[in-house]
Amino acid sequence: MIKKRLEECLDQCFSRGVERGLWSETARESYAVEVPKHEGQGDYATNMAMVIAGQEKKATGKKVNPRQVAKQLVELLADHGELFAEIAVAGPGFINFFMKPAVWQAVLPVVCAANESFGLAAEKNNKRVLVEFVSANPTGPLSIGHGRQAVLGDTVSRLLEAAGYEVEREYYYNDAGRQMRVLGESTRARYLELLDLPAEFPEDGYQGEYIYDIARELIAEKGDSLRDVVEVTPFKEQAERAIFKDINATLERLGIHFDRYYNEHSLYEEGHIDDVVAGLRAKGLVYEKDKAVWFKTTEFGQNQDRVIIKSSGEPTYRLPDIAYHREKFKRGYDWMVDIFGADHIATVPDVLAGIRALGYDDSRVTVILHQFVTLMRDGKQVKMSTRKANFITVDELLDEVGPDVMRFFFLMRKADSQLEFDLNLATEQSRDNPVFYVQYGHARLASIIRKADEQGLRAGKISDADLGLLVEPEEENILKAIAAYPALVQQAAHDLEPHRIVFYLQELAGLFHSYYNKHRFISEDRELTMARLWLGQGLRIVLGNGLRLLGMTAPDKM
RNA sequence: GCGCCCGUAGCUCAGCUGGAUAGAGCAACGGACUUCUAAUCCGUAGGCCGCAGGUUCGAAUCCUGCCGGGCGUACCA
Repeated sequence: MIKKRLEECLDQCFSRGVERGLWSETARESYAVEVPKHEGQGDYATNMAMVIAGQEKKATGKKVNPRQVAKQLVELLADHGELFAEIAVAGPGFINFFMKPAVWQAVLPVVCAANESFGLAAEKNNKRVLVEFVSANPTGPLSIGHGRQAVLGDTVSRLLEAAGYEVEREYYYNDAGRQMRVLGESTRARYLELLDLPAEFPEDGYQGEYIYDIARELIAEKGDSLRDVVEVTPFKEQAERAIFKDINATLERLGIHFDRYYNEHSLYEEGHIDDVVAGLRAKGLVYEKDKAVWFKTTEFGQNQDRVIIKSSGEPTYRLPDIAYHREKFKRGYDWMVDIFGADHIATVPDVLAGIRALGYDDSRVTVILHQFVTLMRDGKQVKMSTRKANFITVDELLDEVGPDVMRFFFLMRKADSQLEFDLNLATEQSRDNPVFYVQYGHARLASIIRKADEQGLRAGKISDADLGLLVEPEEENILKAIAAYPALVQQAAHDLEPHRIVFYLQELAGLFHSYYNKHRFISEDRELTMARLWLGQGLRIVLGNGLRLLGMTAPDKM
């Protein structure tokens, strides 16, 4: 919030320089304001002078001294004395800004007044965004990889909501294809097996224990009445119902809810599949070869064309995916975010090409591809396979670590990175676990505030407290960190990067724990106590808001 | 072979649209509980940012090539 004010200042300054003919308009927007890494370089720094000097050199061919430009800028800034304690030109031409302590202290009343809405966008931006994630076909329980995706998708959604978007969460699935047929056959085989009837288990069938559970339910409901049924449908449907129920129960445990489940089937029923093919055909982008229908993806920069309808007459996955995305466009979203596992990378260019071919703007689609999760136990990698069912499910993991730990662990890495999930660390609930570090900070603060309430402190309003007493370096650092929170949320939302919130919370908790061990909140000094209690309140609010933003709990006691 | 992602401290990873002297946690070592929760804190040590070039005032960050790991490269999804 302070940074924004500084940026506005600098923008004005820039304009005034243009008016006076000191430099030209071209350098606007391309300079940066950032927090320097090292102490002594101020609270903020800008490379503005160097950027201007570079631009001027390019435009006029004459050498311009960045430090000279910096000095001119500083002169133009002179009348903002209420913000700055000191402004210095340093190094090759950086301008370092040292803010007055009162600037930082002033964030506290804002935080306390906003409370749980601190960090949320002040107003809705009237933009609708669709987030598609999980989208696992109902062939078995959610695996760890799905878990990462579920948590990532839900948290991205929460971030976007915090940034003022209207968000819809959607789950796309297919209960028609080959996979589901094999699932039905697997169920039938188990059903017959349990009835002591001859059964042939499909070669590539689903071997998980859960298939037996489904078969048992079927026997409980229908006895052996299905023993001679040739159709696989009743088995498939039973399995689908049971598995979806299971998946939803798992998602529920993680606090994840979808606004819509979109069945691929409806794309066929409503004619969208045929329609897409016709649309592509009309543009001359499909052709027949070897009895299959091909989409000219080479026209969109790919190295080979792709089959969209097999010689058997069945579409490949690409076609419904394209049709589905076209339906999303028709629904009129401003932004569509897809979250896929890295194994789906091949579909992305095809879908985007299809969308562009049909005349839509594919830049409104952002695909987050997350890398795989490697599960580590006792320092060794656990190999997993869905079909053979030797994988750890999200449910099993939740039994061991609970939703808070799981969410945090899945968000600790950026999506691009492979994520190493250390089962020992996550399940031990040891003190090394960073989840507790942050939550403990919140609980500790809540405890202090309880204590203060018991002693009848904290009666007054924040406007009665003398926040000017918060002058310790640790206090100033905490205030700065708090002030940075709203911009961080907006940036993390914009970049779809929840891991930044995770890192921020660890850092903020660290600042607090460190401060706690050095200074006392409650002391003989009544005025100082009041000021520090408000600081504690501000900290508690931000830690709590951050945790909840990640879908976690912020405990008052631990 | 081709495409995408990754390569940063012993391990797991941050590093915002290029910025000043590269960071955190864990592990290692040494300290701190008559004090608001020790699930905490303080200190020490640890680095040719995979390698080689290039772009420029300035590169972990951008470009090219190579090396190593992952995922794709289906008329599977």
